[in-house]
This record gives sequence, C-alpha cells and structure tokens, in this order.
Amino acid sequence: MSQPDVAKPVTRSRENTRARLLDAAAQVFAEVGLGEASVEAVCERAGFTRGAFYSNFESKDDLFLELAGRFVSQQVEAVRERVATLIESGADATDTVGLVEALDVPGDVRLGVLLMSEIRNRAMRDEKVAEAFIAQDESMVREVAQLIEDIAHAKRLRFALSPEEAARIVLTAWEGVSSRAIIAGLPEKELLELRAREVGRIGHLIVEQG
Amino acid sequence: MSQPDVAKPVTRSRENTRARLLDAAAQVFAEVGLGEASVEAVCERAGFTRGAFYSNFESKDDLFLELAGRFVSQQVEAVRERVATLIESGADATDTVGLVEALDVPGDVRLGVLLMSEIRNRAMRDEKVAEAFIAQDESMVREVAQLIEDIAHAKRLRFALSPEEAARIVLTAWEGVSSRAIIAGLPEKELLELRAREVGRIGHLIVEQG
DNA sequence: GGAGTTCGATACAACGCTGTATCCGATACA
DNA sequence: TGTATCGGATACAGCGTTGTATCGAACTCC
Repeated sequence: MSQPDVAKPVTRSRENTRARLLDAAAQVFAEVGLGEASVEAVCERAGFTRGAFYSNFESKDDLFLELAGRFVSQQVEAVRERVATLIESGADATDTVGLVEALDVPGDVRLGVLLMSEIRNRAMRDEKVAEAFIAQDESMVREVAQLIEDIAHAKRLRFALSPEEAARIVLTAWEGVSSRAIIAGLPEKELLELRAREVGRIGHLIVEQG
Repeated sequence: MSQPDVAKPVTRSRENTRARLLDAAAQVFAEVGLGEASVEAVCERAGFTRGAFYSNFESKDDLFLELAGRFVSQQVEAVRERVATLIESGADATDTVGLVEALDVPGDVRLGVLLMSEIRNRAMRDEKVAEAFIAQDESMVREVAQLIEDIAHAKRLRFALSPEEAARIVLTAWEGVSSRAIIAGLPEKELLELRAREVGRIGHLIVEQG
C-alpha cells in the first residue's frame, strides 16, 4: 500500500527521512487540516524538498494513511502501558479523576486532539482510513474496558453496562470534552484539568451505578 | 463579514441563488470535506458558474461561515420544536429510547453528521467558526437540559448531575455514536437505530441514577 | 416602452500545486 | 581508490483553481 512499485531498501537514513516527514505532516495537518495542507508545506516543515517526499511516499493520501496508523497505534500503546502500571500499582479505584489523568498520553496535547479529529474526519469518507481507525479504536476500548473491569473487581461492583460499553462512553466523553476545550481556546493546562474533571465525573456515574 | 463592501440589494432572486449555493456547498463539503472542495465544484453542483458565486460571497470561507451558522441554527431550531411538542404532549418519560428518537432532525442524516463534523473540525482552528459554534451549541444544551429537567420533574427525581451537565453528556454521546456509525459504514436506518439505542442507554444511566 | 440597474455568464491572467525526469553528492562496498 | 547505488535536490511541464473584469440578458421603475 505505502510501498512503492519498485521495493526500495530500508536503510537507516531512509527511515529517518520518513520519520521526519511524518512528524512534519502531523504538525501541518493539525494546524491547517488535511485538505488545505500541501505536500510542499509538509516538506518545507521537514526541511526537505518534494524530491525527498516522492522518493518516500506515493502521495499525500499514502502518507496520511501511514501517519494515521502510526499515530493511533502510539496512542493505544501509550494507554496500554499506563493501564498496565495502574493495575499492578493497585491505584485507588475511587479516585476516578486520578485514574483519568493517568490516561493522558505524553506529548503535545493540542496537536494530538487536532490530529485525531482529522483522522476521524477522514475515516468517515475513506475506507482505508476507516479500517485502520476501527481496528485501533477497538484495541483502545479493550484496554480501557480492562481497566474498568479491574476497578469493578477491586470494588466488588457489578454494572448494568458491560465494561466495553462503559469504556466506549468514557472514550467518547474524552474526545468530546477535548474538542470542546480546543474550540473554546483553552490552554493546555486547563484542557487537561477540564478533561480529567468531566471524564472523571462520567466515570463516577458509571462506577457508582452498581 | 459575509456582507460585500458595496452593500448589495436583497432581492428575492438573490436570496434564491444564495440558498442554492449554500445547499450545494453543504453537499459538497459533506462529501469531500471543506479543504478539498473547490469553489468551482460547489458552483457546478448548484448549476451556476463562479460568476454567481463571487457575486454573492467573498470567498469559500465566507460561504462556509454562513453555512455553518445557518446549519447549526436549523439543528437547534428543529430540536427546539421537538422538545416543545414532547413536553406538552407529556410523553412517557421512562421511554428514553423514544425520547431520543424524537430528537432526530429531519433531512439527510448522513449529510448532517458529516457536515457537523466538518464544522466542528473547522471550529477548532477558526475563531469565527468557533464563536458561532459555541453560541449555538449552548442553545442546544439548554434545549436538551430543559427536556431532561422536565423528565426529572415528571418522575420526581433529583440528579447528581445538573441538567446542563446531563445534556452535554447526552449530546456528546449522540455525536460520538453518529460518527462511529458513519465510519463503520452503517446505512441510515441502522445508524438511527444504533443511535437511539446507545444514547437511550446513556439517558437511562443518567435518569436512573437518582 | 425606454433607461437604468442587477445578476449571472464568459473570458482571462496569474498563481500554486502536483508529479516526473534528471542530476549530483554521499555512502557503501569491493 | 574506484565503482555502483542510493537519496534527495533541482528543473520543468501541465493542470486546476482563484479572483477579476467585462459583457449581455432580464427585470424594475418611472
């Protein structure tokens, strides 16, 4: 898919330029949106010319698909790690806000939200992106469901909702709150606080409803 | 903002072309996205040339701002009406699914979801759009909050959440479910069912948690 | 019914972006 | 040290899009 017709060798240098282009693309796409971003702009940001670009990707769509896959996977992986350490550290399950904060993925939050929004938007129109999105989204749901299940177990609670359903609600709220915060122009710090608070409240609602 | 330098008369014919252009734009923007939609494509869809376009709008952004305002207002208005009739008809407050279904706005659902997603996406980067979006979003929250409050009153319940908070959760879930359905490629009928079911469940969660 | 105005079509100039073909420096390898 | 390959820069042709300037038909208003 993202592989050119004539298979090119996978040298260290090559991987490096690809990575720089992908990082630059993430920034540019987040800033102006996928549609209004030109290949030119991405290359400029990365410090390359289009020669480098077309030597590494077939098109903007090709790059975006790869970026989307990479980015969403990273998010899932980051959350997976957090959940793992949370579970074995036996965190206080009543502190939903603390738990929610612990899910924050390191990195530029604003960029993350904007990029994810861009990916979601694209996934609504592009089969390929949708496929990648759904797969990773389900992984994410499973991770969070696991966390919720462990909390339920620790508190000896039974829910009317399945852990998966609860996880979906939490994740949906997560995204919704993030978007609203960005639209309202909240700085990163307040965004994080608001998100922890609101999503924590939802978590509470689910947990208390035994 | 959307008014040309030299104020143009507001004739019937003029309003008609503006409306046709706006409708066409809604379709095109929903189909391919704002960024990848050309002014040309919008005009073609509307059955005009760019001459008509530039005689009525300053730019694509100008048109989009107007479209966004109009569209979001319509949504709010439609919901407002439904809520009003629901309230005075004294609908069965325990039937959350029925209540949720009653909020469905008439028209092409898929188009509505895609367009709203486009508007939200744009609002994250554009002050003007954000402003319009926030204003209307708050109206919407108030409408739904009103509905929730009436249900609470009818059932003599008190919530841990304020009606506004509850409304936000419902609306966020609404959008989240819609997006996921579109990404999954569900046909309109199933989208509506899924949405009613899932959002209804959330409503239940809020209502039962007295 | 004639003069003025309005609205949209047409024609045009300019620009930006894309994708490819070619070139050149660097690196690896013998 | 010579040779071959690789990776990115440069140059170029072509296209689509934008915005404006101009034109003509239709409608308005006296």
